[in-house]
Amino acid sequence: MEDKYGRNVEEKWQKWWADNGTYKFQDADLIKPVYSIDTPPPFTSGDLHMGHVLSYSYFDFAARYKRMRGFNVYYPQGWDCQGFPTEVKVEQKYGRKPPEEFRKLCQEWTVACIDKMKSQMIQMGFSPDWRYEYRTMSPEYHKKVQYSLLKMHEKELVFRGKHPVFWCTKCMSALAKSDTEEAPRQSTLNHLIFTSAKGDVIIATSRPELLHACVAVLFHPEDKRYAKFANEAVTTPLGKQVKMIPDRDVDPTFGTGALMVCTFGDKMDVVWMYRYNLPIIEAFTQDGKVINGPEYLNGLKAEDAKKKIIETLQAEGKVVKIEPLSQVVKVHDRCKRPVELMLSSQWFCKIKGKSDEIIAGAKAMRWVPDFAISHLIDWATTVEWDWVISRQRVFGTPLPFRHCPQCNKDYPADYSELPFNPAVAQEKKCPDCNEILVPEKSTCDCWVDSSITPLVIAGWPDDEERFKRLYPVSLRPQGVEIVRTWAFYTIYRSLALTGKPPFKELLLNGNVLAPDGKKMSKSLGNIIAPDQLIEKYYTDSVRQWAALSGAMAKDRPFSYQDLTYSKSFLNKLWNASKFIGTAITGYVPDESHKAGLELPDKWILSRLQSLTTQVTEDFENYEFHHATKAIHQFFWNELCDYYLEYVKYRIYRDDVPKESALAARYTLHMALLASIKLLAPVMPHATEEIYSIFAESVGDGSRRSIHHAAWPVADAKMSDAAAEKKLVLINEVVSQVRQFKSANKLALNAELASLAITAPEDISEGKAALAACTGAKAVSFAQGDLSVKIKN
RNA sequence: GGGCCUGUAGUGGAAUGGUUAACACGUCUGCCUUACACGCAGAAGACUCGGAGUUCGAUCCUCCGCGGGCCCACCA
Repeated sequence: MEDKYGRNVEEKWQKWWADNGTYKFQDADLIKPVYSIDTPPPFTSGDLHMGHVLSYSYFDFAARYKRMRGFNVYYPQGWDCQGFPTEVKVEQKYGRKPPEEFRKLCQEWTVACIDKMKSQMIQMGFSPDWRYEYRTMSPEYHKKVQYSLLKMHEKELVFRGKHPVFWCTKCMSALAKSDTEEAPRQSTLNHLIFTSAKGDVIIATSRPELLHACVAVLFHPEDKRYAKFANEAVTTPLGKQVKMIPDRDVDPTFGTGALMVCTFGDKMDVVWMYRYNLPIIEAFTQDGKVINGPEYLNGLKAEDAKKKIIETLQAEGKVVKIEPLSQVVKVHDRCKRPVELMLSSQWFCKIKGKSDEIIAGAKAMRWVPDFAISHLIDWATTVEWDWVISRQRVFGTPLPFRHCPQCNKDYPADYSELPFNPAVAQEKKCPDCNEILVPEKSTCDCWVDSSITPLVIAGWPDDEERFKRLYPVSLRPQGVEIVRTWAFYTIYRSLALTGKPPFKELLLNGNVLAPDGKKMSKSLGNIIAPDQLIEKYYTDSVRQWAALSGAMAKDRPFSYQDLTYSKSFLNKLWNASKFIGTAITGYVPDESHKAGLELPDKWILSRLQSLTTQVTEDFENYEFHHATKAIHQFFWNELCDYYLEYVKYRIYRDDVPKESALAARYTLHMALLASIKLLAPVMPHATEEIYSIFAESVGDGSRRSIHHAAWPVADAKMSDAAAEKKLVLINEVVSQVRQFKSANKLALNAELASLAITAPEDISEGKAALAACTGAKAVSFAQGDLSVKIKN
C-alpha cells in the first residue's frame, strides 16, 4: 500500500485495470447471469460536464456492484456523434465545404472530441468494456440505423409526406425547434370583417398578410356569440369561403374570440390543420415572399405584405380596428429573424395512435424512481402528429431511400446496399417509368440514431445468439429531461422492431446545478469543470460526491461542502487502513480465532452485519446516497472513533493473552475487508489499493481485483444484540470521560485515577477496553442507572 | 396555461404520524493523544415557508396560498 493517496494511486490502478481487462464482459461464460447496461452515448462535444460525472458515476456504481454480486456485466459505451453543434463548429473553423468533404471534417473533429472525453471517463474510473464502444457516425452504425428504417418502412411505420417545418427564410434552411429561440416584439392585432348569410364575424389577427392562406375560422364551443355560426360558411375579406368550426383550444377572451386558421401562421395552425383535415395553402416561398395571394401581395416580403394588405383592407372598409399587441415570436437563434412554418417534404415515423402500446411497454418496465414514468405517459398522451425524422443536414445518417421525380414514388434501398450513402450510391431506375431515381439527401434526426442503442449493443440484427443473451437490457440509465425523446423513441422503436420492451429497469437521474442553484451555463459563467475537481480532490472523492448527491430524477446544486467532506473521508479511510494494515501484517485469519472474541469485537462485528444488510438493500434500490452514508457512519464513527481505541492496547502491547491478540486481529481483518468491499463501487481506486493489504490471504500471489471479489453477505450468527446494547453504554461512558477531560483541559490520553461506573447492565466485560481507552488506572462497576464518577 | 418535483440551522442536505429533528461544510472552545490536524474531544446554531384541515398528536397526510426548479404547450 502506498504511503500517501493521490492521483498517482488512481492512475496506477486505471492502467492496471486496462492492462488486466478487469472490466471485460465474459463472452465465453454462458453460466454467469448477465447484467447489461444501455448507457447513454454522450453527445461528442469534447468535454465531460458535471451532469455526465453525476449520472455516469451512478450507473458505474450499479455496474461495479453487480459485478461483485457475481453478474457478468455487459457495459458498453457509445458516442452520439452527429448533430448540428458539430456542423456549426466545423463550419466556423473551416468555412463551407462540399458535403462529402465537410462530412469528413466533421468526423475528424468528432474523433478528437471522443478521444478527449474518453480519457476523462477513464480518469473518472468508469468501468465500461471499451471493446464494445460504438459511434453513431460509423458505417456499421449507419447500417443498423438504416436497416431499422427499412424494416419499419416495410411495416409502413416510416413514410414520406408533406409536413410543416420551422424554416428560416433568410438562411433558407429547415430548423429544428432547438435552433429557435423566443424574442418579444411589438405588433398589432387587426380586427377584420368576415361576412356570412347570418351576419358578420369579426376576427382578430396579428398576421393579416396570411389572409390568403386562411382555411377556417375557429371559436370556442361555449362562446355564445358564435354558436349560430357553427359549421356555417363565412367569407374572408379576400372573398374566399371558409368554415366556422367550434374548437376547445380557442381562448374566447383573446381578441374577438374568433380566429382564422392559416396554413401556416403558427404551430397551433398545424395542429388544427391535422385535427380538421384542412387544406394547405402555401403562403410564402422559401425565401419568404408571398405566394398564392392577391396580385398586389405576391412577391412581397412578409413585413411589406402586412402593411400593404392593411392599407388595402382599410381602404375597402374591412378593418374594424387595429390595436397594439406585444407578443413573443420564435426566431432563428443565429440570425434572429422570425421563423416561418413551411410545408416541406419530409420523412416521418408513425407515432400518432401508438401511444397505448408505448405506454403499455413503458409500464412493463421498472422505473426508478417510479414517478418518472409520468413524464413518458404525459408525453405519449399528448402526441399531436408523427415524428419528423428527416433533417436537411450533412453530418448525419443518410435516409436509405430513393425517389422517382417522375412518378413521385419512394423506393427503399436494398439491404445489400447498406450502409447507404447517396453520394456514392449506384444509379437505379424507376421500375415504372425508367426514370433515374434520386437518392435521398436528407439525414436522420439524431434521435433516430440513438433510439436503437439497446438493439445495437445487443448485436441486433445479425447476432441472434448474443441478442438473446443481452436483450432486453437490464438497465437503462438516463436523465429525466430526455424521457420524452430518448426513452420514448427507444421504447417505441424497440417494440416495433422486436415486439419486446427494451429494458428491465430505467434509472432516472436529475441534473447538476451550479452552487447558486441555477443551471450551469457558459453565459452565466458558473460552470464547474470535472478535471479541476479531480486534480484537487481526487477521483474517489468526486465519485463520493456523486453518490452523496443522490440526485434521483431531481436536480441538485453542486456542493463543494460534500466534496470537501468526501476527501476527508477518503483520507480517514486511508489512514485507518494503514493502521489496520500494520496491525494485521502477517496475520492469517482463522475461524478458530473467534474463540477469543471480546465484547467490543462482538459489537463491531455485529454492527458490520447490519451494515452489510443495509448497504446491500440500498444498492439494490440504487440508493447510493444512503448506502454511502451508512458505510461512512460505520467506518468513521463506530470503527475508528471507538473500536480502534478499544483494541489498540491489544495490538501494541506484548502482555495481552495470545487469544485476545488474535481475536483483535481477526476482527480488524474482517471489519476492514468487508468495509472496503462495500465501498468498492463508489471508491474503486482507494479500495483497490487497500485491498493489497489482504494480498496474502488471496493465495497464489497473482493479484485479483477487489472488483471481482464477492460482495459481503451478512452472517446472522455474528449478530449480537446483547453486545450492541452493552457497547451503547460503554461508548457513553467513554464519551463522558472525554467530556470530563475536555472540561478540565486535560489531554485525551491523560491518565485517570479511577472510574466508578454505575450501569443498568453488567458491562464489566468491557473493563480492559475501558481502562485502555480512558487511561483509568482503576475501574469499578455497580448496578443502577447509568452514571460515571471520575477521579483524576 | 398544463404536468412533475420541491421549500428543513449561515450553507448543502437526511429522517420520522409521537421523547433533545440526523449528518456534513462553516462558526466557537479545548487538544499536535505512537493511523489520520484532510485529525480528535466538545459547544453554539432550526417556531422543519404561511394558513386551514385530518389526528389524542404533524416537519411528515389533505387542501389553499406564497416561493423555487424542470419539462411541455401556447401567445391567433
